[in-house]
Amino acid sequence: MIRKLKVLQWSSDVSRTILCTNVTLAQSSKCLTTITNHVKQTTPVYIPITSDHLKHQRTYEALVFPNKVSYPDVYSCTKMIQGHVRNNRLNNALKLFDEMPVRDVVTWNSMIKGCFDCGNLELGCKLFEEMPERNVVSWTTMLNGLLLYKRTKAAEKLFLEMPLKDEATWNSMIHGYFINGRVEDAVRLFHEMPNRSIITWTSMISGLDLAGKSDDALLLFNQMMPSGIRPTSFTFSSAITASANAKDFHLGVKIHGQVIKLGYLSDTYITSPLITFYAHCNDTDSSSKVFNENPQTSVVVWTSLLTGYSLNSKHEKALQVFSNMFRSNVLPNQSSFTSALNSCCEMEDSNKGNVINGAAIKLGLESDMFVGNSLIVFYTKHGNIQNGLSVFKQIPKKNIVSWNSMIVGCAQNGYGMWSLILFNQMISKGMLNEADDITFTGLLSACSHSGMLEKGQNIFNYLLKYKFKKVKLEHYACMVDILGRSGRLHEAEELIKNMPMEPNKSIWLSLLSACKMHSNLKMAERVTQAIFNIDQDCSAAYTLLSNLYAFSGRWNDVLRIRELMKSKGVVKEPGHSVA
DNA sequence: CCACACAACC
Repeated sequence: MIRKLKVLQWSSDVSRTILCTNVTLAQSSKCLTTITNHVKQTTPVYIPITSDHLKHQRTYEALVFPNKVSYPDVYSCTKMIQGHVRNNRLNNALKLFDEMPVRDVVTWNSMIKGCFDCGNLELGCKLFEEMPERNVVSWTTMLNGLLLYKRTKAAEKLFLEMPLKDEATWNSMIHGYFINGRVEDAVRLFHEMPNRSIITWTSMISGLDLAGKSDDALLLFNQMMPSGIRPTSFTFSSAITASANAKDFHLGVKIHGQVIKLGYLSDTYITSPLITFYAHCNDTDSSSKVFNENPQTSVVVWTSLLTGYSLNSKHEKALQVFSNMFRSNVLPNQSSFTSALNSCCEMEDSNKGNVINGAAIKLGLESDMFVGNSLIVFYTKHGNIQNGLSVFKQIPKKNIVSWNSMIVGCAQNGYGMWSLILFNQMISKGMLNEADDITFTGLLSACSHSGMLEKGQNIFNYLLKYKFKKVKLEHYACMVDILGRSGRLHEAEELIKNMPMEPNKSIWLSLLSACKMHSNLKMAERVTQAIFNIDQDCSAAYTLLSNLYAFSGRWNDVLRIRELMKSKGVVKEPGHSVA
C-alpha cells in the first residue's frame, strides 16, 4: 500500500521537506535520514517511508526534488503552508509565511484559513486586517472563521457588509447558521439566496439532520432528486445519515440502490453511513453484508460495523469485530474503543474490559478523553470505583462528560458524598458553566441513593433558580425520590402536582414505593389512581398497592386486587424495580 | 485559495 504524499519540495529547512497528511513532525524527521541520502541525485525520486517510520499501517512515499536549496516559488510556498496547516503545525506555516520573499492573495488566504484551522481566531483576524488586497475568497474565509468560532453576530454583520459575495459565501453562511444552531435562519437564507447549487442542497440536508430534523432533511432530498440537480457522493452520504436517524428503511434501501448504480458504494463516506443506517434499522445482517462486499481498510468503516453491533446489543459480535481489526492490521481508534467498551458495560464478565483497557494503553490511548470517559463508565458500572477514579485522574483534558461519568459512577455505587465532592472540584476548576442536565441528574441521584435530603434540596433549588440548560423531568423524578425516601410524602406529592411538565408513570411509581416504604395507604390509593390514568394495566402499581394492603392486614383488598389483576390479564412482572 | 459527507463518551 503506497500512498503518495501531497506536496514535497526540497528546501534548506529539513522540517519543511515532508508535508503530507497524517504524518506528524516527529515521524517526518525520522524519515529525513532516508531522504537526505537521496538528495544528491538530480531527478525527483520517490522514497518509500516504511511502517518503521510510521505508526500507521500504511506506507507512504515522499517525492523529493533534490538540489534545490533556494526558496520555492509563491505557488509552492503556499502549498507548503497549506501542508503545515493540515498537520496542525501553525508555527511552521507562520515562519514560512514570514520568510517568503513574495506573497500573493492566495498565500494570505491560506495563512488566514490556517490560523482558523489551527485554533487561532485572533491571529487570523489580525492577518485579515493587515492583508494588502482581498478577494471574495478572503472575505468568505473570514466569514467561515467567525462562524467556526461561534461569533454569529459578527459573521452576520460581515455577511451583510462584505463587498464581494459568491455562491460559496452563501453556502458558508447557511452551513454556519446550522453549526451555530440557527436552523430557522439557515432555512430563511436558503429561500432568499440567488443561486442554489448541489452544495447548497447538501448543506441543507446535512444541517437539518444535524439539528434533529431528519424528516425535513429527507423531504428536501426527495424534493431535490426529481429537479434534475445531480447529487454527489456528499449528498448521498448526508441523505443516508438522515435516513439512519429517521429510521426510514425504505428510503435508505432506495439510496443504497442508487449509490450502487453510480459506483459510489465503495467510498468510505458512503459505506460507513450505510452500515450505520442498517444497524439503526436493526438489520445488522445487511450491515455486515455491506461491509463484506466492500473490502475495507478504513478504521471508520470498521468502527461503524462495531458500533452497529453494539447498538443492537450483539456484544459478542461487536467484540469479535474489535479483535478482527487487529488481525486485519486496522488499528482501532478512540471511537472503536468507545463502542467496544460500551459493549463491555453490558457484559457480566469484566475481564473483557480490562483487556481492552490494556490494548488502549498499548496504543497510547489511555489518557485520551473519549477512551477515558468510556473506561470510567465501564469500571463504575462494574462496581470498580477505584479503577474508575484512577482513569479519571489520568485524563489530562477532562470535559463535562468526564466529570459527569465520574459523578454518576459514584452516585450509582452509593458514594454520594464523593459525587458532591467531585462537583465542588469541578466548580473550582471553573467548569460550573459547563454543568448540564446530566450533571444535576447525577448529583440528585447521589443524594437520593445516599439519603441526603438537605443537600438534595439545596441542589434542586439551585437548579431551579439558575435554570441550568433546562430543568428536566428526571430532575423532578430524583427530587420526588429524595423526598419520598425521607418520608416527606406530601412535599413529594405537591412537587409532582406543581411540575411544569406532565408527570409520567415512573415518577408516580417512585412516590408509590415511598408510600409503601412509609405505610401511607391513603396516599398510595390516590397515587395508584394517577398511575392508572396513565397506564391501566400497570402491574408494578398493582403489586405495590397489594403489598401495602397486605402489610396493613387488609386481606380483602389484597384479594380484590388479585382478582382485578386476573380479570384484566395483568401479569406480575418478575424482578421489576421501581427505583 | 472560500462552501457540503463517515464512526465515538454521561
